[in-house]
Amino acid sequence: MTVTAEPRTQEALERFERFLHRKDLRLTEARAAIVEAALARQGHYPIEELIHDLKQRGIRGSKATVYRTLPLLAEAGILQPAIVAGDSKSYETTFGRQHHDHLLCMTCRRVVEFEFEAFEILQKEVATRYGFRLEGHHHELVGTCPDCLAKEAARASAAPAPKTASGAA
Amino acid sequence: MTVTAEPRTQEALERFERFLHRKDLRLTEARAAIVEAALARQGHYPIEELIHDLKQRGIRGSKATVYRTLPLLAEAGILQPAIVAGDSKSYETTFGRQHHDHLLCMTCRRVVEFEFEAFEILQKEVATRYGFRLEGHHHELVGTCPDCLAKEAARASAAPAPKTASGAA
DNA sequence: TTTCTTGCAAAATTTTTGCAGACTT
DNA sequence: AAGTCTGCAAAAATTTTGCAAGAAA
Repeated sequence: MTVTAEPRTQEALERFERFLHRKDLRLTEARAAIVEAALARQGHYPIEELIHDLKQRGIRGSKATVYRTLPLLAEAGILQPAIVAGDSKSYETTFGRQHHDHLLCMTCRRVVEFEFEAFEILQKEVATRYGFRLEGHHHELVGTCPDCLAKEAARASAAPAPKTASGAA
Repeated sequence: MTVTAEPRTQEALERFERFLHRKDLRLTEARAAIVEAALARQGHYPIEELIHDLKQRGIRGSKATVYRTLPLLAEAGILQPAIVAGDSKSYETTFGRQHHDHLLCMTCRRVVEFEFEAFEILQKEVATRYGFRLEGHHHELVGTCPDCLAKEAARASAAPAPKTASGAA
C-alpha cells in the first residue's frame, strides 16, 4: 500500500521496516496502517483515538493489533508514550517532528507550548556526556499560570473563605 | 494523628490542608495517611504500591479512597503523575524533593539519573518569561545507551541476521 | 513449508461509582 | 443537623491473551 505517503511517513515506514527486519518481524499491512495513522496525528492521543482513526480509514487494525504494535513503534523510535500530566495512556508521534516543550498550569490545566533552543543544546550535551544517542525527550514544566496566580493572590488578600462571593468555578 | 512526622511530611500535610480548606474539603485520617505514605516513597511508584503501603501500615485507605485522593494531591502540588516511558500509571512525590532528570535507554530500559543545574536555571527563566510560578517539572531524555549502541554497531558490521548466533536475549 | 500475524472474543487488570454508615464542623 | 468521607462491592473501562485462519519469506 505505498499510497504515495508524505515523505515523513515514508521515512518512518522505512525506519520501522529496518527495525522489524532486525528482529525478524514483518512490516505488514496492518502495521503500516498504524504507522500512517500515527504519523498523521498531532500532539498527544489516546490509544483509543488511534484505533478510531484506523477504523475511519477503513483499514484493518484491530484493538489487539494496535496494542501489540505500539510498543514496537516506541522501541523503533517512531513514537513515545506521552508525558502524563493528568492523563496517562497517551502516545505522541515523535518521528521527524520538532521537539516542543510544555508549560502546564496545575490549577486550570492550561498548556503553553514553548521552544527554547538552549534546552536542545544542553540535552545533546548531556546525552553525549553519558554516551547516549539522543532520540527524543519529554520536557514539561509544571506550575501555576499567571491567571491562576492572580486569582490566588486576590483570594488571599480578600477575607478568608468568602465561599459564594468569588463567583462560579 | 500528629505522629511527629518528619518535617517534610509535616509541611506537605499543612500545604494539603490549606489546599483542601480552600475547597471546603477536609483533611481526614485516610487522606493524611495517603500523604504520609506518598512522602515516604522514593521515585516512581504505581498506585497499587501506594495502596499496598497503606495496608502495610495497617492504616485505613481503600483502593477507592486512594484513587479519589491522588488527583487532589496532584492538584495541591504534592505529587505528580510520573513520566511514562513504558509504564503509565505511576506517580512521583515531588514535594520538597530535589528535581532530578532521567536519561532512558529505549532498548534496554536502563535509566541514568542526572542533575544539571543549567536546566533548572533555564526552566526558571522560561517560567518567569511566561509568568508562571514553577512548581516542578518532568524531564526525561530518551535514546540509546552506550552499551546498546555498541551492540547495534557490532550487529551492523557482522553478517546480516545471524539469528541464532548472537546468543540469548 | 515454516514462521509470523491478525482478529475475535474471553480473561485479566485497572479505575470509577453507588450507597449506607461514620465522621466533622 | 448538614454535608463530607469511607469502604465495599459491583460496574466500567482498559489491556492482554489463546487460538484458528490468513499472509509473508
